[in-house]
Amino acid sequence: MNLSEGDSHHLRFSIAAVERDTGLGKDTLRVWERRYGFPQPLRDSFGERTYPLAQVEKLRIIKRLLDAGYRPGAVVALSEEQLQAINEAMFVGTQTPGEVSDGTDPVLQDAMALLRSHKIDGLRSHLHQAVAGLGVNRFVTELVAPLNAMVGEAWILGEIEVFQEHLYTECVAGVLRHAIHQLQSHAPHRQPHILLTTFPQEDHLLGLLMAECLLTLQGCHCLSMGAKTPMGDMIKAAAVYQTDIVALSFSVSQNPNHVLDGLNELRRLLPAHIEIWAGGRAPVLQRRPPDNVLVISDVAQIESQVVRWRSQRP
Amino acid sequence: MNLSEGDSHHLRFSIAAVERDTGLGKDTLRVWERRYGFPQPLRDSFGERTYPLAQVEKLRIIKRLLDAGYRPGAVVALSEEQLQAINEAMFVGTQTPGEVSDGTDPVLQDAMALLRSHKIDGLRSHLHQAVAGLGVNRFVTELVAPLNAMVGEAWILGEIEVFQEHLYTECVAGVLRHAIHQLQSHAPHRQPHILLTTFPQEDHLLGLLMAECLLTLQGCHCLSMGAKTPMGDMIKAAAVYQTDIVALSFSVSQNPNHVLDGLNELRRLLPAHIEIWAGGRAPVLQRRPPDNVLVISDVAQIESQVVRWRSQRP
DNA sequence: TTTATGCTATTGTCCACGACATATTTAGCC
DNA sequence: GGCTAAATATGTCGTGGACAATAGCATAAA
Repeated sequence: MNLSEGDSHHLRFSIAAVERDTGLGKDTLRVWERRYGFPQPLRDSFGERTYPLAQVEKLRIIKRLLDAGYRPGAVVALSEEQLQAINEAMFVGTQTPGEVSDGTDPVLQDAMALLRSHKIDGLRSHLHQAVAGLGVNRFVTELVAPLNAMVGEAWILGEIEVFQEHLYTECVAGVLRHAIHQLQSHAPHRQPHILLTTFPQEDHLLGLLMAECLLTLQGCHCLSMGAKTPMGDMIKAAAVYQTDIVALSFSVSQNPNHVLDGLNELRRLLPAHIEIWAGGRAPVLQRRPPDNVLVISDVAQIESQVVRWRSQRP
Repeated sequence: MNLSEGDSHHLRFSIAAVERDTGLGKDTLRVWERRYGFPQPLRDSFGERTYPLAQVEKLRIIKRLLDAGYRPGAVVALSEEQLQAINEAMFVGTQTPGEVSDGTDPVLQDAMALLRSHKIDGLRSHLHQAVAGLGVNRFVTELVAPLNAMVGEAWILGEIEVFQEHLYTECVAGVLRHAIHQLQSHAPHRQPHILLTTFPQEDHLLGLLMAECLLTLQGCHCLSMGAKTPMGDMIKAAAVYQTDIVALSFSVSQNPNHVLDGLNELRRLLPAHIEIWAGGRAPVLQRRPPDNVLVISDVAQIESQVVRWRSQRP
């Protein structure tokens, strides 16, 4: 049934596979088909939907536009050319957000070049060298953060393979963990106590590791639970470890409603004196920030927020 | 316990929240209600299901039993007491596996005690100390491997919470990664080149890290892609990085057929000169070992297999 | 006793379509 | 223009039915 996971053989995907690959729910996929006429999957011999690769890729582009604020009715029924045109217009639009880096930083360029040319060992030592040279703070904010964005973009544009993205993630994660370990053995542990994790749907750990790095640098006592913690266990852990802050990370592709529902639920179940910090690139955090949750839109804010927290608790 | 009217008023969960917290799909929850009469959620004013906390917790216990091999028809309709009885019966059954360690090693006992008493920092330094004292090889084979088994068993029995298992995993992973990093900077990289990863369904990384540790100790050139690599990308990566061996890890709860199908598929698509090593606790690997795939039933075999490989390739 | 084979019950996931709460846009008005 | 109210758009939930994949079991063969 769900044999076609992405093999280059048949290039057909079941609705569950498409949900996994695009982040669009099964219900949503079916209702779009009903309302907008797209996607229009073929049917296998059992009458079940099978999505050709082309439609899945188109759905990916659409998902990206939705994340950027477009509405389904405006983009789902468009042709591939029209989508591509919007995509490029948007790319131009987001190219100059006036952020720190425009991608011309040679250290960034070198890292990307190493990744593209499959020199993972070179990338690893390059990054280790950068930690030593820049210091942890600048390494995370000025190198890893923009590099993540560049890799993500290159992946969207199909310039790098999935396996390169995997290797990149492992490589950066290793360097970050090493930095955290170094910091832990040196810096004294002080307040606040911070619990770091992600919701059960969220796989990506890099954002969490970046946060842990910067928080540990500030002398915070960090406890990382890894990804995919059930909410009930976050609450139990927060109680047992007398946590002051629960920090969560959300990647771009997260379902907006799940993010908001989850955060509201967590806020309801967690004692009021425990703060919730939500970071990551999920657009919904900016667009509709939930009440009583601190949204960290940029890793650089972490430092000032720690200062703020400490000034509020004597 | 605290299931008074006032409490239960606040502790109601939507079907989406239950899916998130238990990992049971919406369709599954509805069909269980239809077939087995449990769960039996209340309805809110819009006619939508609202699950009381008690039912969510019971669902969690059931999920644990399912992961341990029980089938829904046998446990979903049972009462809380009956579930508890099964839990304890299961304990008696698995008490005498006659394995390497009977759990009396004081280092193991100390580690478990630290985990149980929520002393994660203590556990971390305990483990770091153990690496230094035992050496990497004995640390992995004699401490981490049996400790994993003990934690897994304690989790099945409900003696430790999910969040403790998460924290344990993070903690051990950190120590292992640190050890790998140390080894990488000292030992020279030689053949074989090994690619480490898991299939897309597999989340657990600990087995992979243990393998990477021991392989790096043998001077192998390891490249870890993290978990959940699509098969097509394994093949591309193996080609690009001129891999000699692809090493995969499988945890207990993996679907046996998916494991076998995946391994056969991979064997077909990979050039014959690249070996496939499959390790982990998935029982199917022992019961029906696939052709032309090397099954590593115990981490201790890794060393001799590396020796064997090197003796075959001059 | 063990190993293969076919039968049966179980179980998760899919399908269709309708309903509706909520978010967003548009229209109307000061 | 700024603000409220109606209209529209959109995701999720509900019901019930269907069925392929899986596991359990019994029977036959080695």
